Amino acid sequence: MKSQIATLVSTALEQLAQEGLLAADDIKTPVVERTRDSAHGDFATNAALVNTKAARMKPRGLAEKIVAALPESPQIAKVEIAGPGFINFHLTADAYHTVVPQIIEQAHDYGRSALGKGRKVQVEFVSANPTGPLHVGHGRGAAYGAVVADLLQAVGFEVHREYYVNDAGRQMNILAASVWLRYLELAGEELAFPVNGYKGDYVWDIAATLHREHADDYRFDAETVFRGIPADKPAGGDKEIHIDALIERCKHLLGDNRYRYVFELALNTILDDIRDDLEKFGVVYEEWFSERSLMESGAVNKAIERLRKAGYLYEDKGALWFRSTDFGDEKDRVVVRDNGQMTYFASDIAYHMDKLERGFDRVIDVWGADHHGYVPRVKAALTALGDDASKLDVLLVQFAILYRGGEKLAMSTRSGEFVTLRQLRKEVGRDAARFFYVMRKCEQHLDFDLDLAKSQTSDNPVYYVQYAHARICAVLRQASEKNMAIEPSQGTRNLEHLTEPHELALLNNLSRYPEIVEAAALNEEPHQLTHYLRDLANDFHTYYNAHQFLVDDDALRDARIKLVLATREVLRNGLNLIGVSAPETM
RNA sequence: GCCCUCGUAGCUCAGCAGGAUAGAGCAGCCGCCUCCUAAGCGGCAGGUCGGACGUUCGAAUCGUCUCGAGGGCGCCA
Repeated sequence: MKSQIATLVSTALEQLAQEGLLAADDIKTPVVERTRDSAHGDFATNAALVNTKAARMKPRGLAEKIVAALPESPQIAKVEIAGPGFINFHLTADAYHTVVPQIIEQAHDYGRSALGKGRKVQVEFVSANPTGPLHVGHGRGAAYGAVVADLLQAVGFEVHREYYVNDAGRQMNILAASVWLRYLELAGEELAFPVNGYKGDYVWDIAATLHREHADDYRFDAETVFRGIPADKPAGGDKEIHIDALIERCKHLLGDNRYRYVFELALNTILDDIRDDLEKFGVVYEEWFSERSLMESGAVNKAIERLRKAGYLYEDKGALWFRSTDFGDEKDRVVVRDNGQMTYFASDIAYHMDKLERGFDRVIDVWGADHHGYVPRVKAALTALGDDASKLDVLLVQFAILYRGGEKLAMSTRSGEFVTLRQLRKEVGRDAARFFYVMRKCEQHLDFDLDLAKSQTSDNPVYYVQYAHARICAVLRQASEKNMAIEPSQGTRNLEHLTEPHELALLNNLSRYPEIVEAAALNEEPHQLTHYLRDLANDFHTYYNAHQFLVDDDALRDARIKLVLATREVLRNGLNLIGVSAPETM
């Protein structure tokens, strides 16, 4: 409807240009938008305001000319000029009604479109290090990324969801060493666990598995393990040096095969846990992409070679640097450390190069906001490689702060005292968690009120929207109990009976849905959808309270049932897009 | 110090490719169940859109400055 009106307006402008009233090359594209106030009709355009200069006329005068030049349309009942020169369009009742059969016919496809023309988009999100369970911060990235991906898919992009598994870095070695040390403790050794080691309970669990399956096969006495190792922080040493030495000792004592085994056991256990966690959260991926595979395939070396050939690498203090300042970064960055190890950044360059080589038209990374300083260097690397960095879009997600009883929940990753995503799901449920996580735009800090998320009242937006859906289902059940036909008539038949203001408001809102999905997808803003759903649910609840649906008048009842069926469809589609269930009873 | 994000009603937030009297939900006050789920609905009250200057027919929206909150500035990931 919106685009139809836009076409009418631009036709009128073109005609005025032909008549010489407007300077053709000066015409500005007007905005056609929904009016905020129904007194202003259904749609409005600022065509006259925007083109006063091109016409050298006052806005209202130009508006009159535009209105006179508008082609006829059966959908439009009235056109008015208002305010400083807005042109307001009032739709016919019939134009309102057509949305109902459209929704019923398109069913779960209503709101979907082919806007993306099948272009390939990759969405990479969560990608948390597999060194422990996901916490509530990851949860927001998971919910947000999943909805953005689903939205893009809904508007016709071919979406590839991907989790980048950091299975190659130093952190993984620290994890493996941590598991082994816990194993030694389980086997009866007494030792001082390193400050920098992973201390969560899950480390004990993995160690227990190792101990159960291999008894003392991996055991060495504590003295052998710690002999000659530089002191840890509590003993006045450096915790980094201490843990690195322990890793080397661990590799040395266990040998390649056994070390590899511990490493893999830890990695796989945690990865399985993460995968299971996300799946239960309704988040699934097309691909889990291994960082190690980039190392093993030589992709990282290839990327470094390309940068070297392009002349953007230099050596300094024994390390290899990338001259990212050539591309606007604040300082140059190390890609190979003086100890010969690749930095995380090196594999990230290779990874992003690989993404573009795979032929995605667009690549979206969802990162925690604390990584924002990282964006310029990755873009710099892509530009240096001769790739189009504008294909990469990094969406930064702020932290979620949990509140319980009005109090902020203290969380520190250091001590291992963080609320996991699993705990959150268990406490508030998947639906509430998914909804709350995407209620705010991503760059906004999120205050997550656990009590509200659990409350079964209208204060809770999740229940509010779901309840609207359940209520409709209840109405339909009532209808069949009363032996009323819930198989509605075809097309727009009987819909002329929908004349109440509440009905028109609901119809109008239903017709907005495709525009909302489109805007939410293109702007990567799921919150637009949650706001819309709340609004739609409100229209429905208001209507429900004001009018009886299952009336004796057959034609009116038929019309209302159709309207309510259409509403249910849109509620269901919208909830589905944000990964929230649409219950039939509550 | 430099960079990024955010300052809108008591609280949590929409609105921001400039547009018609700034919106919602909580919380507060007042009403509504002989009627399809009151997990609901209606009404009232509540704002110098952090501040200043500028751009223009018009600024919460754009620009500069300023104040305040958070985050980032490793041969960590």
